Amino acid sequence: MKYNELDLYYQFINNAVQGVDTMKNELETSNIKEKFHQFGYKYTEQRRLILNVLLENPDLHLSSEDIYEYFKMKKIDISQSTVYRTLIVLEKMKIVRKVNLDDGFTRYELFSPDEDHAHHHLICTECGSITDIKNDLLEDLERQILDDYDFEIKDHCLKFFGLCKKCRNQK
Amino acid sequence: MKYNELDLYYQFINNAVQGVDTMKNELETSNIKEKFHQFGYKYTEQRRLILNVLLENPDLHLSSEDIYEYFKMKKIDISQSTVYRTLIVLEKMKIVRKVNLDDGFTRYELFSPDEDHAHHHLICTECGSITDIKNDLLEDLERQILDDYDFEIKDHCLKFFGLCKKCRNQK
DNA sequence: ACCTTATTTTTAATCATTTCAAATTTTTTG
DNA sequence: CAAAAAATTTGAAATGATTAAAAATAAGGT
Repeated sequence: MKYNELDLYYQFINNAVQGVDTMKNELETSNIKEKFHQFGYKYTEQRRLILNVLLENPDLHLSSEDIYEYFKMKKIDISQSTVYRTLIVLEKMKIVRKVNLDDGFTRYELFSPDEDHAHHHLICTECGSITDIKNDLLEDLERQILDDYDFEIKDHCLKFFGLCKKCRNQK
Repeated sequence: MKYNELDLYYQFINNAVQGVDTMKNELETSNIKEKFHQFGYKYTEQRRLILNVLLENPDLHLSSEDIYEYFKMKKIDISQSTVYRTLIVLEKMKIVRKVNLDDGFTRYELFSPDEDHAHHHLICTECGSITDIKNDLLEDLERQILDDYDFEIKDHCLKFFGLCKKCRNQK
């Protein structure tokens, strides 16, 4: 297993140290259990652990592999396929959303209920840092596309590649 | 080998029938050969054939697999690895550009020298059709990101998912 | 507690892509 | 033009992320 050049993994380790023991975020444990049941899923210990890592690291864009490696480091036994399948379950429950950061991994981020569309990402090609952009700013463009192409937009995906503040200053 | 649900392959077959015998586009044969040499590459028959398929189908977003299957159908012997490696060569020569249409394949499109940034794509989630959007319309947003985040944008990737004209009318 | 059903685990399979060694072709050079 | 050097192609095997399958285990309802 190789980590990508983005060093996301180490960023992750440093941030997620207490990732499995607390439960913050607007979702509370009882609600979560109920939410699983609403979708016809069981709220298992593995799913709780995986969801917690995600909730504890809202700024990271973790891959299945990242999460699996984290548990391995923590000596918590969860199989790879469970992580994969749980992420799919969480996606169906609209708790997480897939993000493609063009690094060969399927990554996930928490789904913010206040955004109807996916938010954008700034990807630094130098250090690999990822920054979320919350404001949409695409309404005009989307209206124009409906007018010009008769295309009804349901969702979008916008990534910017370039140099982040830090890397610009180091030049 | 399975084709994706987008049916790009059949679209491709229907469009590319004379894909290997003619040479149009602004690049002429002699120029192309020279361009390969400028980059230190040899202009082989296989590379000529592959490039021609791309030039003949400027509106398709072909994968390595698509091109390989096309040759197979045409009884032209070119190995899969040659197609893969040639596409990488063509990318380095800035003749094609990678496009990720989120269907699990690495696809390529002709690089238009008149566009400094990648153009956008409309992806119909119903029929899988892909439409290129040539106008950029992102300048304002990019200026704002430079101001707000101190992020220097080099390139971008914008995809819209939704319903195309045809599929909208069929509802 | 028991029974049904979903979930986890482990292992093996898949699928796109890459790599490798050997064979072939292209370009260079004598 | 022929031979050597270098790049390319080939076909097969390897890789790496992801998925599937069967057996073992755990949840939730009665």
